[in-house]
Amino acid sequence: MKTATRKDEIIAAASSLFKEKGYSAVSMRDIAQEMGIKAASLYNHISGKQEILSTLVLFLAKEFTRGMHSVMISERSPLDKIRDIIELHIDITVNHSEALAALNNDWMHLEDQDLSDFVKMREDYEENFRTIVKEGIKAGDLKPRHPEVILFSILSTLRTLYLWYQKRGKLDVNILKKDMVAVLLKGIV
Amino acid sequence: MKTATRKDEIIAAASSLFKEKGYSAVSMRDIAQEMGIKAASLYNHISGKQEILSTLVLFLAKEFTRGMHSVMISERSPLDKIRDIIELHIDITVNHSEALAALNNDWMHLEDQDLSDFVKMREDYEENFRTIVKEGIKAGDLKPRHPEVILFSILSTLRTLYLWYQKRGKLDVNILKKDMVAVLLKGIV
DNA sequence: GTCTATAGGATGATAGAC
DNA sequence: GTCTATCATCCTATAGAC
Repeated sequence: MKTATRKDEIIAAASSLFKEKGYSAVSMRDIAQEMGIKAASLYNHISGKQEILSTLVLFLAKEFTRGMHSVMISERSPLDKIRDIIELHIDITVNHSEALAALNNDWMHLEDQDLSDFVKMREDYEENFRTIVKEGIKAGDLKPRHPEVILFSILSTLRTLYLWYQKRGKLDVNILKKDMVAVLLKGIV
Repeated sequence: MKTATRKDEIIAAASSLFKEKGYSAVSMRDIAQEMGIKAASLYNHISGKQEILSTLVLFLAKEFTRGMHSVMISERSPLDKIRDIIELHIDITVNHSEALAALNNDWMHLEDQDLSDFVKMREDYEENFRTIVKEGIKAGDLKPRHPEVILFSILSTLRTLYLWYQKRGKLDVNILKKDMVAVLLKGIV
């Protein structure tokens, strides 16, 4: 069990505030106050506000990239790959629900290399997902609908799951996975 | 044909910038620059930054409230009501795609009465939708899945449609409606 | 209706004492 | 590792000239 460093605590406090108000509306003083210290003290552990954001966002982006890579190299059917991606999102949401707001809403405030690294990872992720959807349609696993509509409707649901997960109070993860997979794949009618 | 007032132009310019960077990261100077004037000149037409946000967000919230009211008082089946709601979101997205970012991401920066008015409208909207879903399940129109999962998966897709609508370059609205309804209701498998 | 000038306060970050 | 003090800059908003 690794002990949380002071830097980890700062990032946790910041994540929570970013989720509430967004990166730009949260000041270093806000983050410090949340931890019971003064803003100047934060700079002993991090180089600045930007480092908090990039640590947070790039960590999660790499988690998704890593997960997608595992799915892509597996020998499973397109349909099973989609099931795996849904479960990947649910797992990350359950483990990092506070930090996902910044990933979704504040990535554009990254700078320079961090910004381009993030955009690349995000584009690659979507492209991999798109490929799986197209393979699924070609194989006859999926209905022959516009791939973009399928991709978007699944991904937008998964990306905003963090907003809803906490509000509904910690459903059992396995039940959530089962219901979510069913609704997204088989519809509601 | 009503001519756009200077206030309308300010709100349009601000919407576009809010979509790009979020309310808090956009300054009055940014909005003025977008219009080719100085920040101080904005105050001849609006009382402040807050008024821009509240005009924008409350206008859209009322559009959704009005649309939901029409659906609720109709005599249509629960399933047809859900179809109507999907079309309502698509219509508003097509007509106000720039402004929807603020509705989704910046409403928490509203103040006092505007904030509580907004939260009330949003809660009522979700509650009406939830009622329709439950009626649909009871009537046997919808599969007997957890209503919250159904509600969330449809609503999260519809709420983020604005992010995707412009990127994919103006699909024909009627095709979009048909495909979206099919994917959300009947699934992809 | 737009401008310049500026008030009054918040912000990110640094220096140096303890 | 945290503090106080402070700097330079940016912010929203106002006053008053044109």
